[in-house]
Amino acid sequence: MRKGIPEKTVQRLLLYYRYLFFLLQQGAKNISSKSLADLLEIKDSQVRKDLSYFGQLGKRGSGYDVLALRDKIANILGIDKETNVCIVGMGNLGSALAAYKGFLALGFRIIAVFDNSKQKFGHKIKGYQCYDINQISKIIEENDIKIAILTVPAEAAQETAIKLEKAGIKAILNFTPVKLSLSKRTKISNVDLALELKTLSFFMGK
Amino acid sequence: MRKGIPEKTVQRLLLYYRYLFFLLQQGAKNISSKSLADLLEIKDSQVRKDLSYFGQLGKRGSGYDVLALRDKIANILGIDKETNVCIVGMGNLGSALAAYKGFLALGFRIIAVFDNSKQKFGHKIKGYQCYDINQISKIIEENDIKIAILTVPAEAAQETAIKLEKAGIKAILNFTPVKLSLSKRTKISNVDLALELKTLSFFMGK
DNA sequence: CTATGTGAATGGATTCACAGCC
DNA sequence: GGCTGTGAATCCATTCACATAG
Repeated sequence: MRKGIPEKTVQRLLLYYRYLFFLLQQGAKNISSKSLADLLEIKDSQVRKDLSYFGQLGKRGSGYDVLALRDKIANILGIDKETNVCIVGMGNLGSALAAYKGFLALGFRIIAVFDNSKQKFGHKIKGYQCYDINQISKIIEENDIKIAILTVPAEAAQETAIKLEKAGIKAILNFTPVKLSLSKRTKISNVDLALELKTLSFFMGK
Repeated sequence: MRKGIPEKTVQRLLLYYRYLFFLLQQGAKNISSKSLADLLEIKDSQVRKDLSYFGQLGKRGSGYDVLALRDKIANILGIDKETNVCIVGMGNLGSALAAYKGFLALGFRIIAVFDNSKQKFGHKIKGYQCYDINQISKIIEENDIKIAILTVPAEAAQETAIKLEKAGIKAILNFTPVKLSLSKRTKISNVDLALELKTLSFFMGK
């Protein structure tokens, strides 16, 4: 059931989830692929194709059951269970992400935040106890953390990533503009803020 | 020369730029598509194809001139001239982005930051004077701002986006999880932090 | 008659492979 | 010989179109 799902499909699944969540609050019972597609400005066939990876979830003639589909997607994406994460690098961006509420709604729980500065560890940042990065092995093991959000300065990115991998982290959301070199085992996603802005400005007005 | 450049190509161009910048500091004079590709863990043919959109930039037998190529890319991407931007929504994320240094290196200049809270405007945030969002038309006109970074709470996203468009903003980097509905004229890029984290966790260990 | 599910067709981006130039 | 530039081939995602089910 979960072999070879395209990344784009997974991303759209989450967008569907958000709309279904909203539609359910509005009291909607059923929705067609066409209505859902229109809300997202995509094609209805795209919605059906995406959902078809996970079985026959709709009813011909009437569409999809809003509640059942929302719960099915929540289950596919693992929104229905908690996933522990940590944030590494408590600068401006790391602190902002620690306070970001959007993660919580998807089942993520920030368990620990790390920095390398004596000024910061020991203290609370945005309500989280800040730990010494060198304590990471112990803390991620105690708390079953597999995912790290990396927001250290660029110069420290590669060395910190190695520490994370050694400590047992399996996936890194990398906010630094550095291409991390790690073993294939560790999954990396890059969020390159400056790149996004530059791409936008390149295509502006085109 | 700039018709139909794929978005992916533009993004890689920036990655090439960063490496070329670094290589130049190292004193490198020439580089082959293969060496550049290896640094980024992509195929050499990809590098050549990307660059070929912009003319014949290399020399057969010896590769690309590092300085010339870096400057060519800087020119293509507009890194060689300043682009004014504003940030709208001075919560945690907006404030962090105001302090983010990565934008500056690509020629972006944060000119103004906006909020809707009386507590904030009039005061300085991360060194920037914070203005009332309702002043935006005046300020973006005075300062030739075409690009806005949108970091307001989700509930305020759509209404704020409309204000931005009315004020003359041509491109929005949208950090809210809301699908903005604006005219086709306004270019929108979405950075969906929770979506990135969810996608990463879905594919973790696969 | 309505709307899904899905093979087939299309479209876009990546990779191959090689002719052409240094 | 080494490396670019680029059509052709391949791969992957999107869209079409229709047989099928409610």
